[in-house]
Amino acid sequence: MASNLSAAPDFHLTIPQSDKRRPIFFTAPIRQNLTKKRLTISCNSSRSSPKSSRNLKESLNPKNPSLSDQLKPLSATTLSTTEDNRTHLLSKPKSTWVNPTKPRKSVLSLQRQKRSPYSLNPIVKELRLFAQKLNDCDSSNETTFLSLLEQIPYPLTRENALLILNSLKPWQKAHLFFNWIKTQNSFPMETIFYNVVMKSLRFGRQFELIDNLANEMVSNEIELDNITYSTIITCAKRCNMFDKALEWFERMYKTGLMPDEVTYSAVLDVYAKLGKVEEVLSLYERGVASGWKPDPITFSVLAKMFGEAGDYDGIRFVLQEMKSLGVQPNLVVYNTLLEAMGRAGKPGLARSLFEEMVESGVTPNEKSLTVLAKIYGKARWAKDAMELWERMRSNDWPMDFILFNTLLSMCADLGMEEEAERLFEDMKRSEHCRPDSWSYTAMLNIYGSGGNASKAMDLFEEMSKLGVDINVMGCTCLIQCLGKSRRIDDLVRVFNVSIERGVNPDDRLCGCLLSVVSLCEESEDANRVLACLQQANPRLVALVRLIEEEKTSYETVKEEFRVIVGDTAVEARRPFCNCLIDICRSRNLHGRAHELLYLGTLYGLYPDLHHKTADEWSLDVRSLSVGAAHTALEEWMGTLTKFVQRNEALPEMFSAHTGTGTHRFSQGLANAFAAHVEKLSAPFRQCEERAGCFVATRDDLVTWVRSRSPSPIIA
DNA sequence: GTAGGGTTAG
Repeated sequence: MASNLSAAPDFHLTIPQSDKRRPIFFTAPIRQNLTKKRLTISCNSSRSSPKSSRNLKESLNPKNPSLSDQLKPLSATTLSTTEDNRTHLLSKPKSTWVNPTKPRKSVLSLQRQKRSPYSLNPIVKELRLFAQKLNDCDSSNETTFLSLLEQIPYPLTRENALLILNSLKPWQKAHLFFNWIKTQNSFPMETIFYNVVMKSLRFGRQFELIDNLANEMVSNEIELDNITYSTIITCAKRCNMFDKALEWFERMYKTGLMPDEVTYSAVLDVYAKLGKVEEVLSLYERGVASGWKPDPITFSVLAKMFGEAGDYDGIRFVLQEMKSLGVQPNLVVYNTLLEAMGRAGKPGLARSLFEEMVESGVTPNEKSLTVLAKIYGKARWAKDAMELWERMRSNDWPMDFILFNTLLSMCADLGMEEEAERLFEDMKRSEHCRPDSWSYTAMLNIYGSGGNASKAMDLFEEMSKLGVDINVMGCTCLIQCLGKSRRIDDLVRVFNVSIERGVNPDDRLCGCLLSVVSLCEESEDANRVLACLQQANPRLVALVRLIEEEKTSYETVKEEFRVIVGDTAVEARRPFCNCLIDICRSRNLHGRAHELLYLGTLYGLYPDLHHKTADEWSLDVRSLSVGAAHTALEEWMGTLTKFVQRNEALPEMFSAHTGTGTHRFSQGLANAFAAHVEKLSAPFRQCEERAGCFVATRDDLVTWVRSRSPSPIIA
């Protein structure tokens, strides 16, 4: 074992023994694991594929272990207790102690690959014109293109060919031209030609062609350099072929070529996109330990990764690292961090970071403002949203289509109707940002949630006139609004027209129709809405008919309910159940309503309804409809009554959470709850300290139960 | 888009 160890190649990814900067990686068990793994890899390395065995370099370096194999022990052992280690890594102060007798092994080249100098070409202008002519020709006709090539006005030198190759788009033309140069045999094909055409192919996401070209380079012994590898890797990444990206990175290591910082950060992004946070951190650490000073692009990759994970500690780590390494965030890093803060649920910190960005002299662009508008809308920070809006106007910050639409959505979230109307008019007047179906959807959302059915219908007519397609969300908003205003004629028409125009009703739209059914007082209206629903979800209509029929057994309802819930999108399951309960209550089928609440609980639709501690039992009805909340309260009171009657131990305090109904869509629950409690004379009072919360003491509740309950109570 | 890496919408 010992002799094997010493014989093992001193590969550049070997963990530096002296580095104390991130102690978690350098404990003895990890090192042993790494070493064991390396031996395994050395034994298996003769198992090379037929293709790679043709590659001299690769087969001559069988002892180079692969990168991911070296990472495996880290993720499989130390990193399996990830939480502890992560905390450790993200919070441990750095030590700069370095053992001078054991120099660090490098995992990347600190020198970025130099580009070969481009010789100045005196006929650039004419060649560009020629390339333009090629770009303009009918791209579907290969023969035309190839015959045009014969008219090249200058000799096909290396420089001339490169210039044209660089100017050709789309990728099909660059690829044709590349293949044509090869047939001309005017000069040897160098790496740069492959690199240029690969970049073009990457725009077309043609990974297979790139993969083939790369293998062709290997076969023809044309050197693959860092530019080649980074292009291959990023193309695979953009095609979501992450395994291929890592495969090529490993092939690079096996040939003994060191990645430079561009390739290295591209691979960091591959691991980041795979959600392999530990591997990214491990690579990052090793890079830094090799003396690499990561640039803003690397930090953007890290920030994006932590943002995706909603990992606030990770975001702090990125900020800390940049500070301690003296890297000033640029616009992209700020934008990525802003979005990450939003995802981590930190709107306040996003706001501070935005101020810091502006103060540091970085002018926000469309993306920064889009991200921030989204955050303020989601957080319902109307005041900040308004201020942002004013600043955008007064500073003349840039606007684009996405920003317009995001601002409209933000207005919809915050009920900012007038501002939305101004924006919408701005869009209509603009040249490049005319309202599209997304913009109309936001406006339908605003008018719909504000109960302005007439304006919403006007928009719908306008869309028909202008030929803007209505989408399923716009249709849902409009139908919800028309239902609340009981404009059933319009509702039916909107539904039918939308279906004709290709809207594919989803479960949310069905839920919306079902909620309208629960609102209909006239059975004729309900039947017309059900006829719409019949087109979209006949089985749901059948369930409504079943539950309305008193003689339907509980078992039958249960089975049908189970099947429907299983077939429904997760986000629409609870709304379905809420509406069904509401329908029962509006038809005085209270027993059925209780059955449905029970079934909803059984199938996990109300996971947080009850909460118990030693001191307090609470009922959280915030995600319930009014009818479902009534039912849940009745159920709870029934249970508590039994407890009181049996003299069982009860906590000091009881609370019911309705929420404050600040959101325009969810008004009324607190009011309805208060009215219901009053009707029952139940001792629940609105809690002053906790908004949207009703509380009752044990003593009051017991007194109340006893006063209502004639059944024998054991004192 | 002028040989390679990172950011924007229910």
